[in-house]
Amino acid sequence: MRRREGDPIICTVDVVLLTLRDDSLCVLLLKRDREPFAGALALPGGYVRPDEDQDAAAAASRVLREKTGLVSPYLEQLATFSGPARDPRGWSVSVVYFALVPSSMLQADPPGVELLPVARLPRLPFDHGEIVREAVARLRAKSQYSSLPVYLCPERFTLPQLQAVYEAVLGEPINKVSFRRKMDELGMLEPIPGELEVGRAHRPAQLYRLRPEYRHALSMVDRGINARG
Amino acid sequence: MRRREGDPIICTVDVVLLTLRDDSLCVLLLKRDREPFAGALALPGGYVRPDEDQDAAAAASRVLREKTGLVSPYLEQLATFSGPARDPRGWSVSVVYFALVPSSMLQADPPGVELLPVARLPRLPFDHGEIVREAVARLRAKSQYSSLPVYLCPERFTLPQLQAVYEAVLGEPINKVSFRRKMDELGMLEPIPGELEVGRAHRPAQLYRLRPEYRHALSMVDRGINARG
DNA sequence: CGAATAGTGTCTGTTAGACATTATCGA
DNA sequence: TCGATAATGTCTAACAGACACTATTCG
Repeated sequence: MRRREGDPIICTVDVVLLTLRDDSLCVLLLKRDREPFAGALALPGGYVRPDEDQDAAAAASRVLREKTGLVSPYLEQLATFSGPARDPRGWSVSVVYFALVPSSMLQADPPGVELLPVARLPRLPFDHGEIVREAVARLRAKSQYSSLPVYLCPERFTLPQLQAVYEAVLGEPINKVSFRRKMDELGMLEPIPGELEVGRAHRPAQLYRLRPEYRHALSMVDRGINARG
Repeated sequence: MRRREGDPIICTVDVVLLTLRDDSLCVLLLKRDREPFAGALALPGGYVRPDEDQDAAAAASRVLREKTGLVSPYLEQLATFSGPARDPRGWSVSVVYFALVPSSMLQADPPGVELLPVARLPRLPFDHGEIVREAVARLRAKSQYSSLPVYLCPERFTLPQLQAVYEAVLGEPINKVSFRRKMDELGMLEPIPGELEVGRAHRPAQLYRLRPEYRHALSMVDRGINARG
């Protein structure tokens, strides 16, 4: 299985799908059904198909759909990983995307799908461990100053729920008053008229949703969601 | 020259080298000496060579060195561009890196090398126009909160020089006092003992250099170099 | 009514930016 | 001495975060 001169470069895509499960950030892994690393848990990935895919993003979207049935509302290019050693089949290039989905999209996991907390991952095949670390770092960095974590929420959510999501992602508490001020500044949320979260033994919370124009665009602030001195 | 089924994916790297010339941000372009687009100005780029390159970053570094003789002190992966139409030779994947160098490194341009201001670029072949726009956007975004622009400075520089570089990159004036406070907070600069910029008809400015530990690492602040309300 | 959490008003310490002042060179 | 710019001190307005207070539901 070693590379010989003249072998073509292996061209693949991989997807790091992140979601929140029980307040902890989890990554979607699949049990590999073929070599190399058959039986091991790894990121969903596959070959780019030039006859089928319009670009690498389309390939990533297709691979995710074929292997998990999921269509992610958010898919961003993370980075490209390459080299002779990361895949035992030979010199490879993998364009990696990261996806964010609300946990409600993962109620019925397809067979072979696992959600593992990123805080305590087993050793992963290929360079998938490093890839997941980079994806989590990117999510944390962007969450400091953007609305990215909204994609981890269901369509309708309350501000306390959204704040809990930010806190789970960033791993630190956020000041309630500042958080609400920032969300207000970002201007991407709208209250759903008359809709309140009911059934809890306290004052009901207003339900919000993303304004349509922010459905597929991020909103940024200058100084961070949780600015510190 | 059209793609046929079964053709391998074309795997290349391109480099966006940015520098400051006369206070304006410029990109390095080369006159292409072969088809496609022979004679046109384009980003330095070339095929990944699996037998030679340890990864795509090494390929980018090699391509830049072979085509311009330059070794950039800063080389960061920008993004990967792919699809059937961006290269007339067929379905291609290009891993793009961006480099920052001080203008002093570009005194004697090799033949065929051009430095053009990014503000008024001609139409570029492939998708190189879009690639340059993304590189400039990345530089501007990172300059808001990091020490990235110091790579555009020579080894020894004064704080007013560095501020002028930030202002040229960001395209807006910066408050002098705030700028110096931020540079102090970043803690990445050290005054060169006893070295002052001489020969100007005013009080001489202290010369600074990057602390060794920041030679190849960025320094970040929470709230931005030029935080605004 | 009490427990619990949502949502808001207010105060305070910190920070960024404006402005003024001093310092140090060449001409 | 003057012009020019470096470098720094000080004041103020804006902002983040702490705290307290009110609002509204269920049991």
